[in-house]
Amino acid sequence: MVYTHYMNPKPKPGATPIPARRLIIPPISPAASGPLYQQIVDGVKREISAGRLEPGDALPSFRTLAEDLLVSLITVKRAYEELEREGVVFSKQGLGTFVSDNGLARSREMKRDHTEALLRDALREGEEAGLTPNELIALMKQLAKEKEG
Amino acid sequence: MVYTHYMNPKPKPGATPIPARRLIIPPISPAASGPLYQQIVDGVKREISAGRLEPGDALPSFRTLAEDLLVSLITVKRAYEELEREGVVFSKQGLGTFVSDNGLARSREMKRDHTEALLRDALREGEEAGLTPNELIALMKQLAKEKEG
DNA sequence: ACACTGTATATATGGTATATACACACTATA
DNA sequence: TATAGTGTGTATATACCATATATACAGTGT
Repeated sequence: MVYTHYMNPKPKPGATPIPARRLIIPPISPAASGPLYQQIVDGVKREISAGRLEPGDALPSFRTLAEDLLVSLITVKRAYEELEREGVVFSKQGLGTFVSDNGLARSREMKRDHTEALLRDALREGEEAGLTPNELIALMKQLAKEKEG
Repeated sequence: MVYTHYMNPKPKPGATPIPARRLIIPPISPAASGPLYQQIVDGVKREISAGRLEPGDALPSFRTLAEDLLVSLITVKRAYEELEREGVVFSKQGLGTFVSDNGLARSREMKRDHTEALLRDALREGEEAGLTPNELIALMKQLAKEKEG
């Protein structure tokens, strides 16, 4: 696990310094499947979906996250650009990058769509492997149980 | 759909010419997800899993398949190499490429493993989307039903 | 010799990741 | 109220690797 932190963008004047929250982004690795920037995109979406990053919150700066994840600044930029295209975050030069108002909804919608796509793929692939839909559902229940325990 | 054909490698002498069987390989497209050679790999595995290609059968030649799919000979070669690494087929220079004895078993095993991996991904992604395992199973049943009808 | 098979080398293109230099926004302070 | 400083995001040029290709080469059977 790699832990990164970020500060709120505009601390109220006079208020005690806002303690750095922790943004958990899972193991970023060139060995893992998918490009580095995509792993960052997915990680940020997960933090938002889980509610650990709320609309209006600042994401870590390009440089901070790049240092923490041991990747280049450009790679973080690319990830944030992708998130911006998807309407999950927005960037302001000189200020930072922030979660959009509808960032939570978008993240969850996209994850739900992705889930459905994965299930469709599994149905097709399972059928080609000679498994019936019922066998597939049974397999899924088993995997779910394993995950719980 | 793109249809390709192949001839049996060694027609019995004097026998009537063996009618070309049809090897159905699904739409190979640069637009589809995944590299062209991977789409060919998956297509061949599906033909084998479905029993339309049996152990000992000859696959289409590099050039034949390349022409039919409108890709280069090298791309077909790469796909066949991948299949050979996986033990699904084997190639003999000057002769052709053939389905291995255990090609059917291997294809199905790999597809089954892939199916399981997809289900695991769906479970994780669904959880992050805020879906419970039960909701996921219900979604899966629904998708299966849609696929039937 | 011929017509088929697979093989090998060199090349082009695009995606991914990088280093370096640039531009904007806030803030402390002279 | 200027202005230097330190943080932010931005843009350009470069390196590397995966993917796909054209062309020429080598083996097999008739």
